[in-house]
Amino acid sequence: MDSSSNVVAQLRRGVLEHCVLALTEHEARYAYDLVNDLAAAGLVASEGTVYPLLSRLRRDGLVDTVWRESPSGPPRRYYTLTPQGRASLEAFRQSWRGFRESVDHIVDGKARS
Amino acid sequence: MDSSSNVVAQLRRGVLEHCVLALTEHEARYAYDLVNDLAAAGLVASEGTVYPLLSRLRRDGLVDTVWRESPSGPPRRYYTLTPQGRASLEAFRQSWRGFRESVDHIVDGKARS
DNA sequence: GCCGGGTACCTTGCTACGCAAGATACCCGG
DNA sequence: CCGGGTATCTTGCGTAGCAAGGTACCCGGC
Repeated sequence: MDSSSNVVAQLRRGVLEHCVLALTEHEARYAYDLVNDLAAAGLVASEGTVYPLLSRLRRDGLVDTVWRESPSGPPRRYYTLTPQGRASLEAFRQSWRGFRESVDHIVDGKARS
Repeated sequence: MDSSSNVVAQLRRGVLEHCVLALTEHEARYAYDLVNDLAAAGLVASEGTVYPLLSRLRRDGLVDTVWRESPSGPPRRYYTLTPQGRASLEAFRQSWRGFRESVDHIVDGKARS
């Protein structure tokens, strides 16, 4: 019943998900903007990935949203972390380190005790 | 046509795949054994993940296989890297570094210039 | 006036992955 | 002869990522 094992299991899946949470940690962000950041980092290919992801986060109560006017263009939906989202992000930070080190270890050929 | 971009795109998907390649780099391995290593590293949950993965690798010409007797139990199918598999692993090592740093950067809140 | 392109939202349909569960079979010891 | 460890592989489910398409706002150029 290692509570972190589930997180690790989802890690391969949910890296992107938690990157989004991290990006919204300190300020409200909107999707189009997030896509640009994630694309610049090479982590995402298209909007078709991010919008459904944000819907899931909202459905699961990890983010809240508000509509705001845009200075130029249609209104934007801004995303902010809920306490639950914050907790999830914190758990991810722990799991990510373990995951990263496992992959480093294996890929660098230091496995096989 | 950045040839590495495709690898990065598949990275979220294929971490496990390339971990398997890395594990077979220096010696022939069999699936049951690989599952144990990967499970110990927290990277995989069950055999149902690894066997189809190995089939894919074989189908795509990244590994070769041979059957060998087991000292105790049914015969084992051993996997070894092909030159193509070796190249794929090498490409992954590059991509993994970039990916890892992107995630680190975002998760540690150093994004948003 | 309208038309194209940037901004911004979201959905649909496809492919494929990870996993739990189950099937099969070898070998050994009790 | 039967259960458990070793070892292979398959089936079926849920769901993620992506390309592509759809809608609509706003602005500047023609």
